Amino acid sequence: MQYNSADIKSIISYAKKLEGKTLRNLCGDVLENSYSGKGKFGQLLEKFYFNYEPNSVADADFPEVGVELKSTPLKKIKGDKLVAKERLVLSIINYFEIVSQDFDTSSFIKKNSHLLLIFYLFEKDINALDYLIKMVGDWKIPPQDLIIIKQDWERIKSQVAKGKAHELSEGDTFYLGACTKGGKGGNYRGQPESEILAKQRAFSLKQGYLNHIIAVINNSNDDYGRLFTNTNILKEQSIESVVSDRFIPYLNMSVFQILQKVENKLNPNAKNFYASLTKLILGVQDEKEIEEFTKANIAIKTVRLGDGDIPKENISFPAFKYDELLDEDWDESTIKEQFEQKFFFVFFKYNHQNELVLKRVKFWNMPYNDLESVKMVWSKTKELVEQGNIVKEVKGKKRLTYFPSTKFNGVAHIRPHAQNSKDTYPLPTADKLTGSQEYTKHSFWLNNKYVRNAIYLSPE
DNA sequence: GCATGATCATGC
DNA sequence: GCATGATCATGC
Repeated sequence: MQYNSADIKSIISYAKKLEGKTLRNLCGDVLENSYSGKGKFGQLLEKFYFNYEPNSVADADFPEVGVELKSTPLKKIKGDKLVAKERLVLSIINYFEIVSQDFDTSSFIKKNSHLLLIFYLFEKDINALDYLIKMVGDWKIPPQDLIIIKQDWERIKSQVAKGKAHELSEGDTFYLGACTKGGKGGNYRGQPESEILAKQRAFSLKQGYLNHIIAVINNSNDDYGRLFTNTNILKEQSIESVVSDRFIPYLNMSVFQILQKVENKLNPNAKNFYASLTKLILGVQDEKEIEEFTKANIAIKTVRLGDGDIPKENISFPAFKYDELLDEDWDESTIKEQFEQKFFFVFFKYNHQNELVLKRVKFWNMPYNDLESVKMVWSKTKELVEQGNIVKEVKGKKRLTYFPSTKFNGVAHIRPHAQNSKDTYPLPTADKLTGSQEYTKHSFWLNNKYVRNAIYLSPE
């Protein structure tokens, strides 16, 4: 044994030797064929570097010191910056056990409160033995985050206790998510208060939270502005209600009046005007990110309401790539991720002077049944792309498509989202009618009437 | 007036 | 140069 498994310092210094190396560098050509798939790197690491058999017991991986070993991929984004490639998946949620547990003594806390994190750079089509290990971090959940994670855990527990384990969603919570886990078509389990089978889920740290951990490890976390200098308030109140309370003094004020009140000269024509205004009201400096929002992967959406409280526009999402659509399963899809996340909506409405007036703010995430409707839009679109069955009719400059429109179901639809009609992505199957190998970029949109009925008008 | 296709503006 | 959030334009 090259480290003392009863001594935390020994474990960490042994782990630190991984930095800048690959497993092949350190362990040589091992019997790598014994493992495969997504968890391969982690299994190789445990067996050949730390010399213990990969397991799925309830105890932490180093039980004597209560440390859990986790490896997780990084990816490069613009400017060669390294960020988390995905959420960090922790232990499976046992629906039967969680309902009778207390957070402080829960199996979640026992296993996951102290993590030894191994970050490696993921590269497609490369053997897991050759991933470059970039960072090793020792992470204990800090008290101010633990308060929020506890609220998240309680929320997951109460859903299960209500017999709604099958309706759990990652968007329900802030830092700690309940993510699906287990293969194509999903892995289903029973739950204590309902006959309905629920997808197997695991606790996970949101991608945004993991990026925060990375920033702390690298001492580069000064781009954040915090909502709470003192998180004790969260012992009595949810984040949602604290944030909503901060908007109360500004409700029914016009944008102009709000700017006067916060004594700021933001340019109302700037693209990020509403995002900046939101930060000002929340007391976060304009150039900083809202720490709690970033860590929780919360997307801010501002909506302008017209007559009848109907949003002036549908809400767009990023354009999707046609080939990616075919590659992905629903549970791992970009589209599901985008619709499942938590949103913070800021609603403005035009008054008689044609000024925008702040009417309401709301945290929201899509209910399970509606996410199923988005899935139907997704499968229909995927089917059409697969068949090359996109263009219905060419009418002068306009082309009508078979893509699901606003009438397909009440939730979401597909529309163009491009610079112009010549701004395209390649098609995996050439279009039957036009023979074209590429097509104008399209994206998913949330129907404006759905936004009114399901979000703006719905009670807290 | 609404649904749907097309495009703009900004920032990285 | 492109991704993204936002908005315009047209025809039924």
